[in-house]
Amino acid sequence: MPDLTPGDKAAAVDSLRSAVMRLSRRLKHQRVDESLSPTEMSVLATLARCGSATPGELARKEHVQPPSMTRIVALLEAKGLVRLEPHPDDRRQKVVSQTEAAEAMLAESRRKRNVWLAELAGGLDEDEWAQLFAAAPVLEKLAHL
Amino acid sequence: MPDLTPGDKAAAVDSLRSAVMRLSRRLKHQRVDESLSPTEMSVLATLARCGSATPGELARKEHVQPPSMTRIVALLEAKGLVRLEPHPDDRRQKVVSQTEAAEAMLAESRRKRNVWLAELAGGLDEDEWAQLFAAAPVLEKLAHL
DNA sequence: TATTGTTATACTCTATAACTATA
DNA sequence: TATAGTTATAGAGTATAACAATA
Repeated sequence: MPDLTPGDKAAAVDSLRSAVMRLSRRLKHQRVDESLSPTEMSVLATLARCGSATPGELARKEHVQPPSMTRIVALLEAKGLVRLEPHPDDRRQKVVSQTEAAEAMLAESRRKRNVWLAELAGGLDEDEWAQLFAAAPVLEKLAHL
Repeated sequence: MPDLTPGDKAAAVDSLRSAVMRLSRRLKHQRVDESLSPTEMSVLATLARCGSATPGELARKEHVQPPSMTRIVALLEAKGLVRLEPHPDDRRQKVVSQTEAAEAMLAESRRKRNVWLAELAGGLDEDEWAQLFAAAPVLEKLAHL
């Protein structure tokens, strides 16, 4: 595999940008739980990975402003999916963690997602799946850079 | 490369979903032209590929509802980026096509995007770029399925 | 009667600015 | 004085419902 030229890279980013915007719009509709927005789902997934975090940390990780995260956390708390506790060392901060209900919901989401996955997989061959599989961590990294 | 298991595929989709949602949020902020929304850019890119299309066709391609496309096309027309003409065979329909200004704007966007690309590339190595390059067409296909 | 596109309206999500409490 | 989080408000983008014109 030769090195990619700047032109190749620009073309890849063009393609990526267009695909990401379209896919994100479709994901909004094909969400597995109608009562949860994509960002709410993403916050729960982050908490499942990290265990717990402060609202500020979550805002930085999800690339939203603090007031937006305040609202998202409040909605999740109202749905019984997260718990808020005082921070042990700093009384300004709070600690957000997922509830048992969130874990159960995520498990159910995963089951439902597999149904959508089966449909989607019908349109891709094994090579295409392999490429997607290989690129997923890179996309994750890109989203975090 | 052995065949991917259903579990591998589910994991890839989980990862993909999370990355796409985060990236789409960042792309909204790092847009190259402040006066154009991501969907407006996507419509122009579609017109650049397809030549011309009716509002209904554009709505289906972009996965938005017809009233939303009406608004988007009106905004693009007000900015002088698209032209609306009567449909030759059906007087209910209209034909949307890009103007010369849109072509110039897309060229300028591409130039600006390369700046952002250069920053982004700093965080990825050649292997990661190669994976992204290989996966971009698959993502495009996925977005269109 | 069905379809294309539009108008009017409301909703969801996010941002900015100003504020409170704590460090 | 700086930082974490909240409240209040506004804006962008999209959807649904009702409507007009044409097939």
